[in-house]
Amino acid sequence: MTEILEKPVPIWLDGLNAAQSEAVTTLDGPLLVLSGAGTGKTRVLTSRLAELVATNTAKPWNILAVTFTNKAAREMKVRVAQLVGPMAEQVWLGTFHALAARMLRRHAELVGLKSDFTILDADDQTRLLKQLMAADDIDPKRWPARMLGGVISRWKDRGLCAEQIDLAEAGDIANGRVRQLYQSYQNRLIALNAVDFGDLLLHMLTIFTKHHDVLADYQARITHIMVDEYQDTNVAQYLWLRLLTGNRNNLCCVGDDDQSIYGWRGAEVGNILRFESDFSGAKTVRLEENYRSTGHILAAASNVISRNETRLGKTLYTAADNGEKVRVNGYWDGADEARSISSQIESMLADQVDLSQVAVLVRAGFQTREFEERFISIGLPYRVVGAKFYERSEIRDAIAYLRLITQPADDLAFERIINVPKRGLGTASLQAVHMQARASAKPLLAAVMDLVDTDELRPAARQAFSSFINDIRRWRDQAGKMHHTDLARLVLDESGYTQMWQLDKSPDAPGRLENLTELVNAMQDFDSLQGFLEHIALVMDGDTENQQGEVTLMTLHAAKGLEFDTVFLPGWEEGVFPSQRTIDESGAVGLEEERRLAYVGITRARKNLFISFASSRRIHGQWQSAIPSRFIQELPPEHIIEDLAQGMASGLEFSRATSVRLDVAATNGYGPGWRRMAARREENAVNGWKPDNNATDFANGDRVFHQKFGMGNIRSIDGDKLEIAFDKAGHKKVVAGFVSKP
DNA sequence: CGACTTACTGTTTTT
DNA sequence: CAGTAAGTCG
Repeated sequence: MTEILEKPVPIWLDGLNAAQSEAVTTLDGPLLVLSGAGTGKTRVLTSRLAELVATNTAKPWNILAVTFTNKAAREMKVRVAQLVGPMAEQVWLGTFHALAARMLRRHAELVGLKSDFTILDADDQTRLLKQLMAADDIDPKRWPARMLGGVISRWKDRGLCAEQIDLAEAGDIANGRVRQLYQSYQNRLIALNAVDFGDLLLHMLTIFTKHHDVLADYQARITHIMVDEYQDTNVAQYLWLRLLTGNRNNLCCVGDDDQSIYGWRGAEVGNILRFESDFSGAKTVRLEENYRSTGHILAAASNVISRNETRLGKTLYTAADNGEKVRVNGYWDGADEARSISSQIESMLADQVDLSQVAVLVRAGFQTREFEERFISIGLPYRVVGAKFYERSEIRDAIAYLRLITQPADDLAFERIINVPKRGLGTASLQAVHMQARASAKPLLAAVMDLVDTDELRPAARQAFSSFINDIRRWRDQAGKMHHTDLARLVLDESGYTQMWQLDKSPDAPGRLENLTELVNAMQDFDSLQGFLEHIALVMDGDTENQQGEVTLMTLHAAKGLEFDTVFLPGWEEGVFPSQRTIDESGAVGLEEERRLAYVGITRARKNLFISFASSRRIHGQWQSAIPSRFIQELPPEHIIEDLAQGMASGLEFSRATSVRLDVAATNGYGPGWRRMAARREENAVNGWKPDNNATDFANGDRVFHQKFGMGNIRSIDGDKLEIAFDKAGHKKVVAGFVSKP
């Protein structure tokens, strides 16, 4: 404190702009910080936390700081520690789920759990539901377990328990039996002493509303709350925050409605849009000065996002130069696009550009493959973000062994590994175990222990089970005596799991063995097996460190919060991006979310931005032609260059192709001209408008014009592809949209 | 019981 | 196309 009096401006306030400074020094009452992309959000968040502590407005242990990702939590922890020292350790800082888990462990018995409950992930959840559906006779073909799991999770996101589900709302999902399924799923979880991600918050809501003393205790302890990425909060998280805030209302939420891209996962943009009316006397601070991107890039982003209706509205500006214009390239097909982008990156390498400052951002995970193949073939170093380490089957198997050792009642772990590696135990033997378990109301492992002393089982199965439980007993015994990394090695070895992969001839077997080694290494960072298991349940991010000299390849979703000097945004085609499925499912609302995704993508770039599309692309093995994304037309012309040199499709061809196609649509009764189209686009999207891509306007022998190849005669028509004999360029296969009748 | 074959079905996924 | 999931045969 004395240090602060001596120095007029403490380091965390130094160099803040007016808006940032206002956000940092407004310590009491509800505060909404609307922070556009690249406006120094993390800086504000950490500085404000430091300010709270330094001014003694709150003790570190009176502050709750919530993030969504472990990465954000970690970063904040480090930066706050730099500002205020070891006191940072005392702050309640973590993800929603980690903090809720911490609280729930303390009060688990209030909802019928034990404090050492297991946290299930989506995969466990699906497997559990499958079992319950089989018992309930719900057709898994008509109603996939994954989908029903999604339905239940969305309810949990909204803070709804099974009893609270409106039967009308459940509708005919699973023949009107979802609510019942939700209920039995919940019962099963309690019996397993397990929770899923949604439960972490939902159980806390139950506890807070039913046990006022518990809530009062937290309210007394926590005087100030800060929330990062508020636009991504769901209803349950909102309620949780509201209850904890109490009537103190010292709640500071930081977020950007324009970057809300998780609506499909239950996030409620409404939370941020409603903040001012939700919390009376709320103050709103807008951070609008962007420190990341050049003028052209920022202008492109602003223009695109301005088309959204539902937004609070911000105007980003920058003191930086305009920089390079945004490049928009058109390509023949996906391979062409990948080839061109790869060689552009390759040439950057020659200019000593650090490839870790280059990213290719795609709409969906499968789109990375085309680039990977190309990168491999030209030897360009890259890394794909998203292949989740802890979701790989070998890792999950290994963890299941450890889970079963620490949690004998973990039936899901038991089922996962009972016959992995093969122990000759099939459906018949397992059915007997299940029957015994149900009859005696014991976990599967305990049921096996009962059965091996009887003659219920075939001798072979009896033998296999018997040796399995002996292994488990022995390992559990060892668990207390040896370091958990040694235990893991021992278990993998003695179970025959390692050997199983060593004997496996498939090409990915060596990689899996490597992953297992990596898993054991990762365990060293934890002081107990328990701690490690908690970590993998909640901290699903593997090694995200950006190595020097590697191009980053990832989805737009995964890129949120990151920045790169150079960004490539390929695949900007109708149906791909914006995704047809989102539009079909969520109409205009979905389209706005897609547009926010475009905004997120554009604003990842610091200096160079390349947006591209291909006129035909193979999707699910089927060639499909596409028109450029509507988002391309939303880019301000004065800030972009339609690059003639890069692609086979020139800028002229691009506009020609677009207008040809839109005219085709117009003749189908969708209104003339693309400007009017733009006005109708949302509506059309909702109605499932699809561009007419067939070559129906053409016939064999037609005289046609192509921008690049000139005049020619159509030789044959294959769907949307035309084979044309050009006067000068010879025989070529082209896409119908790129030619016109003269 | 397990290896093999055939049919189906495809986003995004902070925890 | 490619990965999975269920179905069939030895």
